[in-house]
Amino acid sequence: MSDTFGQTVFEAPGHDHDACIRGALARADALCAERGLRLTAIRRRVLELIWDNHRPTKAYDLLSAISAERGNAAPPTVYRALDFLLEAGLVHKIESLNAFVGCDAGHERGHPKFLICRRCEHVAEIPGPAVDSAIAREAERSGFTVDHETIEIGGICRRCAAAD
Amino acid sequence: MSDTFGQTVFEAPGHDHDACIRGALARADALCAERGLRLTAIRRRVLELIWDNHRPTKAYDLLSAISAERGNAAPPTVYRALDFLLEAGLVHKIESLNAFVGCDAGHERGHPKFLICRRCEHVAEIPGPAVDSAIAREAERSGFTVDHETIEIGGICRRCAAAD
DNA sequence: TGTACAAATGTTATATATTAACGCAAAGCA
DNA sequence: TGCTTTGCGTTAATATATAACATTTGTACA
Ligand SMILES: [Zn+2]
Ligand SMILES: [Zn+2]
Ligand SMILES: [Zn+2]
Ligand SMILES: [Zn+2]
Repeated sequence: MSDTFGQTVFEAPGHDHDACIRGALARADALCAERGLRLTAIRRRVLELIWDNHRPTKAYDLLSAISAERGNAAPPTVYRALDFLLEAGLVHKIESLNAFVGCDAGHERGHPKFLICRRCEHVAEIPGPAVDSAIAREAERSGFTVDHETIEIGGICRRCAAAD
Repeated sequence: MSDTFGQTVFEAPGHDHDACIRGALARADALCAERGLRLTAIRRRVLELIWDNHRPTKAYDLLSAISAERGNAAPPTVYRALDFLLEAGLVHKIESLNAFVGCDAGHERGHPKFLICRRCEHVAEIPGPAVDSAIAREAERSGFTVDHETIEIGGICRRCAAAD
């Protein structure tokens, strides 16, 4: 489970990614149990594939993987699983990449906001209400009622900058 | 030309849209002349079609229009014009809609940020540095260097809210 | 003015992304 | 058990975007 404050928005150097995936799936199991949602085999496997790394995953890469495993899989197979996972808040779509990332933030009140490193392609969510608040203030000036935010910040993460 | 402050981020009631388009094209002509860029007939026409209203325009709608006018036009015709216009900063892509809008903001220092009404589909740019600053602060906490922002806020504009 | 090079466009084909529609099967419920 | 909902398999279509190569147009310069 990632920290939500400080310097470890991106994974820390000693990141135990196996545990990271297990945690994400456990949280998904718990959340679905709690809400009476059915995390079926396909849906769970798609979620696991998305958590395979911290990079955005493309629908057709998921399709290839699922197809290789099960023999039969078509676009609807993966898009339906994605719809479910998006609806449940277990994954997010990165619009600027047409790709999907796992969500570990549990941002009930806020909207997801991403930092995306264009070198290593890792993605992290921006925590906290500061950005949402700034946007809310600007929207209010125009009498605009916000109900969805797509915020995807591209750049270079600390580790990639250090690796020059 | 839209105001960049106050309540007229979206077009005001008396908005003279013919003048609005003429202004946008005149600014494009001037900018291209100044930078030695070639605003060819196709590019200029695509820009004009995009400015036809304040809604995001889809590439294939542009293609239909161009194709109807000239007889010959294929996807590269319009995508190449869009590449040029994007590069020149004359239009922006709305990633969450796969569509394009004209830019009138001239935000040299900042990044484009959009309010998108899901009822009337009109789009306005959020002016000023407040949102960028909030994002810069959050990025800095993670040691992240920002070089691009995709900020697309969906909701209901004042006029649509008033028209209930 | 003619030629040489680069930029822009035409053209065909393909890659990538997403959804529609329909029928069957499994799961949940009375 | 029978009924109903939900999920899934399958086929096809639609939507979005790019690759590759030929041809034309514009521009610079001998
Ligand atoms: Zn991890
Ligand atoms: Zn990085
Ligand atoms: Zn206008
Ligand atoms: Zn509106």
